Amino acid sequence: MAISTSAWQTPSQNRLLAALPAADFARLQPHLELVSLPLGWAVYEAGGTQGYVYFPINAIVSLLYVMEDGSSAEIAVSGNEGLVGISLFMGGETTPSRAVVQSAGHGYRLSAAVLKREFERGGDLQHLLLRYTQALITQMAQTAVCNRHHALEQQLCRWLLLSLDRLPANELVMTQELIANMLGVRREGVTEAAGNLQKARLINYSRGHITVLDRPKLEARVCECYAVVKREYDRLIPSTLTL
Amino acid sequence: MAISTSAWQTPSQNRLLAALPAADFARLQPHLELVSLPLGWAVYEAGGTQGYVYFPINAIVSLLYVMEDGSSAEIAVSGNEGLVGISLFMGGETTPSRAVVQSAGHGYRLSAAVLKREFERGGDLQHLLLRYTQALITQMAQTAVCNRHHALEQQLCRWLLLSLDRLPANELVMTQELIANMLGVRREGVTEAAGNLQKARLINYSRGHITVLDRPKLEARVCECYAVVKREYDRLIPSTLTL
DNA sequence: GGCCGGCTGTGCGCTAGCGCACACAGGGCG
DNA sequence: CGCCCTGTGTGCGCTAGCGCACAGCCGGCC
Repeated sequence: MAISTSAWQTPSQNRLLAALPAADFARLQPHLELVSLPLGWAVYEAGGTQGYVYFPINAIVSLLYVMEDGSSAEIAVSGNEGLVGISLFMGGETTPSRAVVQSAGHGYRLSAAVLKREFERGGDLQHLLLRYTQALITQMAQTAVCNRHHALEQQLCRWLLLSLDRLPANELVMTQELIANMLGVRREGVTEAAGNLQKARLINYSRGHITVLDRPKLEARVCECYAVVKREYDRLIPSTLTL
Repeated sequence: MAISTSAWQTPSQNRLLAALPAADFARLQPHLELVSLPLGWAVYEAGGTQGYVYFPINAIVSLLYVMEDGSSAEIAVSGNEGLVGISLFMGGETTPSRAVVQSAGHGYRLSAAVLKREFERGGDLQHLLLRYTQALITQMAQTAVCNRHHALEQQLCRWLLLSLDRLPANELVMTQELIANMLGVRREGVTEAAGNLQKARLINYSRGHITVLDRPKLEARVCECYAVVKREYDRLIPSTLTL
């Protein structure tokens, strides 16, 4: 719980960086810069070009699409298991979505030029980034399915679990208003669903601080989407995280 | 309208194959086999391995996720603008989704081994496939957004337009029941929405045959999701289709 | 020509989630 | 200490879409 407060931070706290063979990592290391990812910061804007990719280590970044009328919906979430900015190596340079820091923390950034150069070498780094991208695709696909078929409470469970998997603690700092924006639902809907979870003693909610009390029960209540996504990440990304 | 009935079929009717530089295409050509894609055929199953990728030329293939309770939802659609089987070069080999032929036709298939070999060369072919993948990602993202926020009728319009863009004619052979399965909604809901479009003389519907009468008006009624996706495909994939 | 089966239209009652309005509560700051 | 601002709880009426049941209807096939 208190491990990461001001402890040292190393690139290997990111699952992708940790999974790189030593030689690849060595080439990257001199270019990795530790940066702070403050709450609400837009890592990139829809349609904008990015100078860097970011490898979060204890922050959460949401990919979301903002509609013409201003309402939004989360497409996927990234954290210490991945990176933010896949369009740089996918070749599109930009995407119609937006990436916003949703839980503050730190990450390592890498300039687009270095990333592309390394990606073009092919080999392990390229393969790893592409497998990560495929896992991200699965997450987006399940988001679509979940949005279509599952009840708000189940979606909230999925969202909580996905977020927690990307954080060192079992606490989340996030208002219901923000969660509602992410899920693309009403704030009151989140209040109600969270209230149910609280009554059932699965979580504790207080003015922007969510603590998960009973993770197993939470996993029992979530829809299948969570497991599908998690399984895909575990299958595609080696989890040699140094704990 | 009658052009493609039994006219010759060439790989260049697929936008990806058409966009390949001559040298790359020449290496692929001896391995391309024209195959028929019959209605309802599962190009691949969820979690199954695939021996081939498919480049449709006049068929439509839906990527969908089938839930534990049997209901389903479409994640994305592929046709002559792309290929079916990205997980082969993305490195995951399989995906949790299923690909089903939704409008019969033909396509060229390429063995997984050849595809991977060519992909690993890097260069134009790799870049093209990755840009296609990024466009597909955008489509999935918009599907998620659309599922969350837009009314059934708008989603139907989006679905019709996306499908038509991938077919040579302005007619679609598809029952309302099937469309409902794709969209993950009730059949009666599709009946109602399609009825409205028919009353407004935008389409004509008759026992599994949909004809679009007024495409501009259809485009006026669709939600923004369609345009976002189309723009991304046009931006990322050169459209040097030989017509 | 008549039957039958697949496709489409219609009419319920039901529920989840929306939009709005407002009441309450905790906690930081003067 | 009391104020205000941000976050949370609650109570409406409203609508889209669901689940179910059943009624037409076209077209093919015996």
